Amino acid sequence: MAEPELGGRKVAVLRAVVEEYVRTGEPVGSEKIAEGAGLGVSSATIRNELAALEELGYLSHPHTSAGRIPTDAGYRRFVDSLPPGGRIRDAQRRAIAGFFAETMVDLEEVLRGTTQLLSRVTQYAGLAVPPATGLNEVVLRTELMEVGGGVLLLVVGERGRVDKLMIDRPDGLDAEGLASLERSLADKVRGRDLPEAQTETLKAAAAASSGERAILAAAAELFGEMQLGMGAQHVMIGGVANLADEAAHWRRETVRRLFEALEHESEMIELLRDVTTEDVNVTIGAEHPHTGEWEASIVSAPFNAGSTNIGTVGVVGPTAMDYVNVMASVRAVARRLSELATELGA
Amino acid sequence: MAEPELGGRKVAVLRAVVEEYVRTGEPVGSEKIAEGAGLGVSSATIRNELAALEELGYLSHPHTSAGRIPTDAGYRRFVDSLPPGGRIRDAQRRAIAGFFAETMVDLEEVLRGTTQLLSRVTQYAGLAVPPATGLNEVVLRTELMEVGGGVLLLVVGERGRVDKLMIDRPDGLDAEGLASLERSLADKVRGRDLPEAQTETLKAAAAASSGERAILAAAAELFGEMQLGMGAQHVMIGGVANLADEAAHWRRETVRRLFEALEHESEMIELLRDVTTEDVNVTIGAEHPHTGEWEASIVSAPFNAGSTNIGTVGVVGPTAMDYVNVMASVRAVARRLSELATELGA
DNA sequence: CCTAGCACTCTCGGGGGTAGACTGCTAACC
DNA sequence: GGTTAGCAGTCTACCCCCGAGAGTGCTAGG
Repeated sequence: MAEPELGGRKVAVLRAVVEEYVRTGEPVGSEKIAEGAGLGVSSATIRNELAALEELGYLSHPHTSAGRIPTDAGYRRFVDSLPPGGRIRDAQRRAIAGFFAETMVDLEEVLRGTTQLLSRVTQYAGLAVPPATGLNEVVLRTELMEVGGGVLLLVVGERGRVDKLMIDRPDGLDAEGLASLERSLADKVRGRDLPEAQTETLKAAAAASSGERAILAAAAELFGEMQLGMGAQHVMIGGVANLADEAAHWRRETVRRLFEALEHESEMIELLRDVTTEDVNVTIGAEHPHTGEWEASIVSAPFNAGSTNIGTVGVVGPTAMDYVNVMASVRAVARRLSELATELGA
Repeated sequence: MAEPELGGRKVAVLRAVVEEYVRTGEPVGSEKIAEGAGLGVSSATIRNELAALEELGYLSHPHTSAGRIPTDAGYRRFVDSLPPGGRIRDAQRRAIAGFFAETMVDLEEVLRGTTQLLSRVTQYAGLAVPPATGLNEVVLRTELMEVGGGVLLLVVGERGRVDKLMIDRPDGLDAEGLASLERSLADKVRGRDLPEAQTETLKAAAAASSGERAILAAAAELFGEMQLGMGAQHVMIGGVANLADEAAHWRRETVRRLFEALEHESEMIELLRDVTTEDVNVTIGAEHPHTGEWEASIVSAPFNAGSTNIGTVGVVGPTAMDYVNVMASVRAVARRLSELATELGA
């Protein structure tokens, strides 16, 4: 269903409610808005507007004699009404600029720092996901070596990414055989992208002797995992302590669920992968089952190397979040990351 | 100062208070102990004992008409009075056995699972630290390759551990030079343990041209970090959500500090490294500045490969922790890990 | 050394009453 | 018609009070 057209003043009132509520954490009354948000009307008029906004589902009432609180739909409306590409505050701008002024080479490390940066700048928790797909990663080198009781497979990607996998030592494969297998594997996959590497390896596995087959199958699996960005890759999280503060306002069970999810990476990945736009993406409370369960919102933005999306950064916080600040910060960070990644990847 | 000798009954009373308080979370009165903990004495006698224990600093009083609560010193005394090598409960024993029955090859993965296992079994958060020192790790292979805009240094240890480091590309070093540097580095360090590798590399750096020197210096640093177990290694944490539940009883600022520390790995490493005994080690609240600040306790135990210590596992929880269960679980897990690591490392 | 008994202390929880915060409505006004 | 002032109505949050209950410490007697 299409969004109902709102009078300009309704939008202004909604905005005032959201901003005030986020700032103070307390229900907002008509009086406060009338005096605060320079619309030249009396509190009685505001009351009419508030009643209408509540009717539309954008606001709610904890009880008769309390002020209004935005609903999830209200936050959504608020966010959508924001001017595109809003301004970032000076303090955050400087913090972000400062962070990216340091020289860094390893993208993994940069992202780890980014989560801390975002949490510091927004007061919520920062998130980062490395490449959603490794489709464009090219295999630079593969190594196969005996280690301890097994065989260690090492794959180095063109961008400095290293993935490893331990494989049980198959019977009937001596050092000689291992070395020759290493050479033939390297010949097959070097310089290829991950899907190619995977199919090549599978093909080779089908034709190989049983001892070699186990190893090649495992290798193919690793290439597959690398594509999915799983395995060694994970969601990085920084500044959880900020959420612990926030936790006082949440219901108990809610907090537990949120922290469990933060630990269980696949759920987070799912949420952060849902990025459709090229710009900042906001998921508010009940808009997604997960965030609904946590009474939380997620603001995220993809970043690119050249023109291909290689990852996502974001922030989790309460639905009563300072969206303006968070969106601007996430956008700024994603932009800087894109510059950096493009430079690194070039 | 030496611990004062306690009558056997005092110990029994202290134990009863601790157990009851941990179980219920509420101050314990003399009546409850008199009837509960089959000492054949009246509550009046217990009251005398309680007063004495309080005098000694093992118990405290929230207010006049409340029961007693153990102090940190009380928990310590309780723990020290425990019979060595206590019994583990059946449920936990089975859970642990089940976990180690799965076949696993990569120690890193095992440890990650271990943190989850410990948190599940104890209801607190599980910790694991890979090798505290890599003194006995032997360098199996080194690789030096161009990646993106820099140079990637890769070191593979004999036990399957892989460390990497990105280095800025020094001027005046072409692909040729890099390849020869790689060969000479490999010759110098292969088969050596980490301290040797570090000194050899430093020696080579001193004698090398300026371009090579930067890389060799970085390599030496990496060997150093590997010894300290820092760099790529980190503390693994599982089951933080369990602490979030506990958090309701804690002061606000306390929770924040704890979560911050969990994120900042160096603090945790410091705590887990302090393991002096070969058996389970317990740090209770104010016994250490960190745990004091969090009003938390840590139970940890080292595990070995052969006869050398290669890491630590543990649990963080409130000082009012079920020490008996936690200690038994941590001990059991450490023992299993030692078996596994010995097998893998052999 | 132990125990029964008792006076004393302090918290916790419920009841009741009030101040205050908002609302919603109505009637007048522009 | 939209806007406003005014006002009655409603509901919460808070304070105070009080009594029940829990648990102690002490004393006197076994």
